[in-house]
Amino acid sequence: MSLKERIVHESLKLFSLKGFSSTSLHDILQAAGTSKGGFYNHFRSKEDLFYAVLDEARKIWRERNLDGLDQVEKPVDKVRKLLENFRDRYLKDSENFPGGCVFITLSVELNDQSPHLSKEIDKGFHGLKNMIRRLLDEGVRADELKKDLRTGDIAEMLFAGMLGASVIFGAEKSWESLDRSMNALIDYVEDLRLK
Amino acid sequence: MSLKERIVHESLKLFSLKGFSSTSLHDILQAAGTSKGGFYNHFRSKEDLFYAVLDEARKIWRERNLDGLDQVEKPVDKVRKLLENFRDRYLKDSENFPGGCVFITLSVELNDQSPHLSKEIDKGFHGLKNMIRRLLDEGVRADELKKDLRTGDIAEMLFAGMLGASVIFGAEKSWESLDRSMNALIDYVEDLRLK
DNA sequence: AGAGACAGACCGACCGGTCTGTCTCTTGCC
DNA sequence: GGCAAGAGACAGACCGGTCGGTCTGTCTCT
Repeated sequence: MSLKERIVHESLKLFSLKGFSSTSLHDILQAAGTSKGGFYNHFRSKEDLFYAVLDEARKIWRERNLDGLDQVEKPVDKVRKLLENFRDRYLKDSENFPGGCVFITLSVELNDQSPHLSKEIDKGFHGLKNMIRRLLDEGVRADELKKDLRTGDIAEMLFAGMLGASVIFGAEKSWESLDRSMNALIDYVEDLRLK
Repeated sequence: MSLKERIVHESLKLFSLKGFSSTSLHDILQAAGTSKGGFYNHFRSKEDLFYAVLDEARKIWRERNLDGLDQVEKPVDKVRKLLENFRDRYLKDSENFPGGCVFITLSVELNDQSPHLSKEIDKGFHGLKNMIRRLLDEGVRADELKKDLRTGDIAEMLFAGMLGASVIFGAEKSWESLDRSMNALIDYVEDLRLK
């Protein structure tokens, strides 16, 4: 792994633990085993690193959460699979996200502090929310789900549940609450099916 | 309002916006219209202020969220009222929490950074979670809710939904997503009733 | 010999915290 | 009532440490 990749990798872990502004260059240099010279040879600034880390985090997010989704046919099964991936393959990845979902850490920290940075993160939030809603709508159209569902509200709630589970997981670092709330969420989706 | 109260009040707002460590003494002094001397005359340290702000935040939390709960009889109605209070009376209080729920901001920021501070916050999380579960259990015993519910999982999910809605609200500063997800959560609780 | 990769001294800005000085308001003595 | 003495409230200069960022020097590889 090149120095640049090592810096991004270690920064991702540190950001998920402490956030962006509370992670000092010194922390990063120490974790990556390099110095100012090594860092600024690859990045123009700390903010430049932010975008590189964000790209890497998005890549990992997709790898973990979208895995196997295209092998599932029914839209509703896709939603279920997404929730399961989120629970089993994403949040429990303590190699890349020892502090829990890095997007939440960064969003909460930066929202009122560096709006231009946090907007980048919130984009992804909207993307996921819309994806869930689209799948639900497809499920309704395909007669898999009850007809009169307010899919927008439900997508919003599922997304909120995922975020909340992440926050709790970050706080407790235990899988129990995570499994419980995600399972209840999955049960909820199952109950939406047309029986 | 005394200077001490003013400092706590302004700090609460700033903490909800930027968190603890990213809010500098300078920010606080400027918002409260005072100086170092004025501050350290009332507080031993910034951490001392943290606890004072936390106490105040808890007081406001109870005022907003528990209001009217004792005037409702049925346990399930209490859960519903709690969710409504959280949506209408708590999160929309932009006077005290312009950046959204301060507990979340602080918990996310401090969890891996100042564990001794974040533990104080997580206590409240557990309290709320247990309260919801207790109400659900009472609802089951009183034949208001279906018999075979996994109340622990459901409480966990409701709590996660509340947290997630707060995170989204903090990010978007719009009532739409908040109302949608909280309404879906309330509908969910209604569907648990024994019909 | 030249270029890219990296180490580390150095810079100004800002951090939380201390300390001294000033101003005001209460208290006790005549 | 008049007034000195003391105490609490606050302002702001100042301190050591840390921040992100720059710059120079060195070492290696072409």
